[in-house]
Amino acid sequence: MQSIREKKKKQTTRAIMEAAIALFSEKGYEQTSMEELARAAGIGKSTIYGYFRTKSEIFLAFCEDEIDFVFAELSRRSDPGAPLVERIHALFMGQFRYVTRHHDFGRLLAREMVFPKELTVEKSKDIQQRYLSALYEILDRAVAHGELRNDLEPLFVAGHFYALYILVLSAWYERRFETMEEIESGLKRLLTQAMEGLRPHRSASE
Amino acid sequence: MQSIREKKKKQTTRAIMEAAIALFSEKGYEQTSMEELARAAGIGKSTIYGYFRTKSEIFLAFCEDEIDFVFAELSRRSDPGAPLVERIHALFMGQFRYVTRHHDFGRLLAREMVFPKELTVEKSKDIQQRYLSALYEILDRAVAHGELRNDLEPLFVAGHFYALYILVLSAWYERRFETMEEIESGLKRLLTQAMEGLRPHRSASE
DNA sequence: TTAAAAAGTCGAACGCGGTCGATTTTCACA
DNA sequence: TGTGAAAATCGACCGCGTTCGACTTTTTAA
Repeated sequence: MQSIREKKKKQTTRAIMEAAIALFSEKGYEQTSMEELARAAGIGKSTIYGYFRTKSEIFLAFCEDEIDFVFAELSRRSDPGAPLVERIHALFMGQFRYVTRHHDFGRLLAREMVFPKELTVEKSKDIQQRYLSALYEILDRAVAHGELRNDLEPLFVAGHFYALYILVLSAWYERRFETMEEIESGLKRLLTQAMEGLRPHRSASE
Repeated sequence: MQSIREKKKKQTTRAIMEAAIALFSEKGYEQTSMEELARAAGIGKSTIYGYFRTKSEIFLAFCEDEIDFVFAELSRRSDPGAPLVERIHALFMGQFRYVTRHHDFGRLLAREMVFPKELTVEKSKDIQQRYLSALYEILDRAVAHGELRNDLEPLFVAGHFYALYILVLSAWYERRFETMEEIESGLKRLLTQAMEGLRPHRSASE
């Protein structure tokens, strides 16, 4: 049986996370102060620091839950028979729609995931692993169906696609894309480019 | 002739930038407080806010100078006759070596450039334009030499390569790469992948 | 020349994330 | 069951970026 300490610890962690979910969702991450968060969780401000090292660590824990949910939803709706580019397109667009629902939320998450601080490297890799796993599953099937080269390192292929997603996300935050249609067609174009290669084809000429 | 106000304005802007260059270079961005910066520039702390809206705006102005210098250096040493992948590799590795010289400096810059805040979108696009221009020059020549498809939008090709650079930079901050050799070979592998395409070649079979 | 408007300046203060140190609660063990 | 060690808690506090409001300097226009 677990000790009093362990029970309380779990209880308080839950209280903090629930307060975070409520407040971050309602008024946003940056608009929520640690003071408020603590009050909502029914503890003192500095007590939080016994559970999380920084505010952004709480944010990432919050994101982990949300993102799990989105991935589950996406994988439920994903069509394993669809062509590779379409499956990846659907995966990334699902994520995109989700993280950009609240403008600042997506930026913060993307920042921590792509260029994490020392303290958040671990969590960031954890979350990134969700992306990689989702991609691996798709890529495996694509290799089996002869849609994808089998002489490449899976990590580099997954990374390649992931990089294009990040590019589109970045372009959105830089307002290079305005509408969802632009996003969709831009992403599709990049994915197709990656598949076909940038080198001229020597189909007819050679 | 310019008014007293305009002269003073220029003078103070210069003073702030010089203080920023000195202090950021010496002790780093985060270790330099606005208080110090103001003292070094010989003005009051809140006066700075008449010249820059935020601390990170000063940082980006500082970066702009530095990055210009690095690009100039790189373009001076660049060999216009080298193969496309090698030229791009050299360009990105030069940037990489520079921005990761100070660990946190690179992360901050990359964060602001890839996922800028509202206030820094403009500056971020300005700096990104340097990358695009440098790439365009290389890509133009590659198209002329038949190394690169000419049926693609240049922005998307440049973006594609840029995305792979960001990926490598990100992987470095996530400690997926440890040594400079890993970085170099990783980047090269990704660039080659992009050139060749991820789809199986139907050279012999079809 | 002058006086009202506009722009620039800066000390004081605010709100925030995070730390410290004294106090209380829990644990391990006799 | 008692006791010293370890862990948890929280109010007070720190340093920071940024804002405010009163004051000074410069411009504009009659």
